[in-house]
Amino acid sequence: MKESLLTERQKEILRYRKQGYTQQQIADIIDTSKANVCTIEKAAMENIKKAKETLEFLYTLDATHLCTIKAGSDFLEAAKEIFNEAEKIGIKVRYDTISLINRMRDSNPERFRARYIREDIIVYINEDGDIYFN
Amino acid sequence: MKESLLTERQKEILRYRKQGYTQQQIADIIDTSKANVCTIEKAAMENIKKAKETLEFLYTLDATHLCTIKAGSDFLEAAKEIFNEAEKIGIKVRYDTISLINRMRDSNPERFRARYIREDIIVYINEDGDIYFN
DNA sequence: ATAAACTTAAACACTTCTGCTTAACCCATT
DNA sequence: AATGGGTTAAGCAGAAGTGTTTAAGTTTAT
Repeated sequence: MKESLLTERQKEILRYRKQGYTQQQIADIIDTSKANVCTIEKAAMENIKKAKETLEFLYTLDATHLCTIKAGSDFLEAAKEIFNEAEKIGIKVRYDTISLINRMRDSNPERFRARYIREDIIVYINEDGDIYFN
Repeated sequence: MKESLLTERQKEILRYRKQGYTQQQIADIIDTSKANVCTIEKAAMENIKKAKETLEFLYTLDATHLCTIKAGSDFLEAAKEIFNEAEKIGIKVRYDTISLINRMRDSNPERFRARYIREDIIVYINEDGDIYFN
């Protein structure tokens, strides 16, 4: 059993990239094609995404569904809704409006367009008032 | 490409477990053997561990090696060493002694025995003074 | 418009993971 | 000593991931 999702090859390439090498330069160093470097880098990033989503799932295991933000809402509305729903079930949200919106955006930047939400977002809350998005 | 490391089967079992069911009860519900439930649960936990280690690697990509804590040290010594080494390279550690020790223990509980460290721990620091362990 | 950097797709051999069964085992409680 | 909860190991078929190549396609900057 490997200890990380990333293979040695993938880590190697991420390290070189971090150092600023281009895919072509890396291809020369490790003696393969740049297409291959690209593929491996892409696989690495997919693995990183998977890892994040796996841990997200763990959070939602602890948490309960709070509400679902409908596509098309703007995020101030969304934040308001979250605070309301949390109040209904008697839990105090651990974030102020600004941090909440930041967390929302960080959790899945592609789902935002300016201040609008493009896809439904499922919102979870745990006993401590931590909020998670899916 | 799956979006999470965990399969549906694995998530299903983690959910039931969270609700307090025994492996036997789950086996009955999903119509399989308890040995199988055990195996799947174990696989799920290994996947979660992998996910954590994958993200740990990302942190260490940003960070530089600070020092290695030798097996056998106690953790007050370890904390002192970390502060010293960080000072040498002119970075202020973002944690006080207590939080640092907590983070150290949380990062890999099996490596601790009372206040002693059982295996070498590689310590990384980034520009912001965040500390990571391996 | 040219070149450099990067992405994509199809195909391939190989390796690893997944869920499952069976059968045995450990460790508390009773 | 029996019961209930949990773990382990070997083995298997099917699914999914890995690194490669080749060849064609974008993007981006000069």
